[in-house]
Amino acid sequence: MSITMHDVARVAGVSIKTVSNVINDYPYIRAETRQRVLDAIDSLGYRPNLSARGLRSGRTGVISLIIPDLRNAYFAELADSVMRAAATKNLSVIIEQSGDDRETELALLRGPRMQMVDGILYSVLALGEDDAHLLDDIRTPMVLLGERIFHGPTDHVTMRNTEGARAATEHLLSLGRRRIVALGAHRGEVIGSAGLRLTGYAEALAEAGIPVDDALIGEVGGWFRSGGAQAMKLLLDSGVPFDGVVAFNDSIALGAMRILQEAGLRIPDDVAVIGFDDIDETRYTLPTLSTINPGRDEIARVAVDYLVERISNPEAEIPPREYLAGFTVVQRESTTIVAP
Amino acid sequence: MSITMHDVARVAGVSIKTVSNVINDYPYIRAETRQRVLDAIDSLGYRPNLSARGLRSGRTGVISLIIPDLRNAYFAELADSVMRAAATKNLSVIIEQSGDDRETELALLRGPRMQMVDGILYSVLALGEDDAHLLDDIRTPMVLLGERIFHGPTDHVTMRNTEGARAATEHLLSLGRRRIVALGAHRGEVIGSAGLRLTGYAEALAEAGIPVDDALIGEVGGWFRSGGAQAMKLLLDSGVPFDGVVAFNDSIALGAMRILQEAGLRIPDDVAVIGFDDIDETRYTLPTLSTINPGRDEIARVAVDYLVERISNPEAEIPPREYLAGFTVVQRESTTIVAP
DNA sequence: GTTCGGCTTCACAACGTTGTAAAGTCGCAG
DNA sequence: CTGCGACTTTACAACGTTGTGAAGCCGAAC
Repeated sequence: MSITMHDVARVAGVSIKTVSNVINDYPYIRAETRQRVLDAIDSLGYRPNLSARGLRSGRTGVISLIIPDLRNAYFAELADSVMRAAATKNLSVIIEQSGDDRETELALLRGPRMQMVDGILYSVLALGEDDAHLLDDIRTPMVLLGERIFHGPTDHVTMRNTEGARAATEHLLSLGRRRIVALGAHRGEVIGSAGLRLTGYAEALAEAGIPVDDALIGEVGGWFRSGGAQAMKLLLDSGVPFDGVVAFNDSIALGAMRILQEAGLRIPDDVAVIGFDDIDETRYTLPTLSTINPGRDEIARVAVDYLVERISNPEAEIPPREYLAGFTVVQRESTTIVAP
Repeated sequence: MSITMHDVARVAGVSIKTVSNVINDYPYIRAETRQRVLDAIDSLGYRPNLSARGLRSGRTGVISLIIPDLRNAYFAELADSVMRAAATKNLSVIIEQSGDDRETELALLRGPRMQMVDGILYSVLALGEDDAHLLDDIRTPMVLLGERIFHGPTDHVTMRNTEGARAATEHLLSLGRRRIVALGAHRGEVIGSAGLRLTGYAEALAEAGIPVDDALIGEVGGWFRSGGAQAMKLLLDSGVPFDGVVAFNDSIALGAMRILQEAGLRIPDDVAVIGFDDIDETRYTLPTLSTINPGRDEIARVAVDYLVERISNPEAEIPPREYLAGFTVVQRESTTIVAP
């Protein structure tokens, strides 16, 4: 039914191994033979069976990207970056959504699907330090994205969370803001993104000699618009005064901005707002949103590079690596005071 | 190195075929034997080699979703819906980005990757009617999403573009708006989404006895925020008066809203705006954006169902099917006049 | 007590590819 | 003209799974 190497070999008048050699760029082939094979491939429309190749060679050319949810703009853009980086290495990407759910993450990691991929890019969310041992028996090369929750034998690529949040906070301080809200905290969390960013926020305040006011720290469970909106509502209702907001991601910032504007507060005049992630839409909101660009392309590129390295040298006992991408403060209207 | 059926068979004291039978739920197995095999699988941590299974059975359990760009919220949400629908059928999804580029779309369709998937969900953008023959020799089951550009042997699942645009326009008309802008037209296009939506817009105006004014039709190349912003700028500069905007997708609408607000126009008081697609963020903008919900989940579900049907009955010559999902008008603040 | 049919298990041969190792060809140095 | 090495091609055996078909077992029907 389907066209195989045997067909090509027959048409070209060579053995199947020669066809295989041509396809795999084996150097010692007569130019004329190579051409005959290529012609046969063309005229028959032959395409290699990747299952067979995968079976024989142990490589499928597919990597898996595990993220919580594609509807979250940050992860959609991350997926985009990863796919572009993977494309340059001739890899396809299977995206799996964990929904930020512990059981789902575990099921994905241990499921048979992981058997079919050469490597895993795993954006950890729901698993914690205590679960590190669960990854021990996973033999597929893996690179963790986002916060290092495990200290396993895997590479780890992420952004400078603490420094980024610190820079964001310093940016607001430089505008003269002193009552700065942190939006997106997770009560009790220290080692995840929320914890690290909160640390950066506190560091910046400390350096400026401003005490951290618990009333200015807004919890947001899921980092979506709705969470930002809800937290901001609570804050406004509480009556606590503030003149700046550091949101731990852009979605939270946008949700909060919406509530601020509804309440008649001007951005940035009354409240300056800065987000995190530099997702595309921050360029088009009103006002446009200042944010921290976390170096997503760089993260994706390095992560794929690390993975490819481990995939192509399965023997080489490469020690776990850590890579921290650079970030930049992107100033837009939400923190730019226009002289009247 | 890796654990195979042979290992399981040895531990369980049965033949590999029996192990295979257990895994594939073959009914005639003694309960005690089945249990012994399951125990062996468990204790060894055996997971089937999907490449081998794919080679032997011709099925990989993976489908491919070809979309232009994941950074576009509509497609990210579509991908999410497709992945959820696929998960219920135990299928993994490889996402390929075509970048709305003809050559890339062709390369993807003909590339070796397509050899490895059981089916293709193809969101056509760059290929046109004239390219229909290019799909003739693609044997993999395929379902087209979005506008039917080909009249090939494939199924086709889409929304009611014309009716949706018509309903959106009628919605603005019902608010008493008479000078309604259409944003997102593609000059000369008739059969794509842009053409169909423009037709719906024109139909609604005709029914209301309003002539179509060319000056109110805004071209937008790529349907992104930037395009909507740019087109709206041109429109404002032209000085043409208008009191409503039907944008052909939400991104365009949001870009346009941003420019309208910058220009000091109130939404919806001065200009009512309605979009298309009901992407998540329309719920959190200021004002929230009225839009057409295109039934994305329904589209994804039906598309995957069609694909699965064709995958599981490769012989059955199922005639090409057409499915039009239902849509709803979602009224939000951008078209809701609040009594003063 | 023989036959039949349902249950249970298994040996064997694929699926399409690539790694191994070896056989052949050829030109050139010895 | 022999031997050597570089080039060129090939046969064969995997890789791990499932489809085919057949064998063995057992109780029920004749």
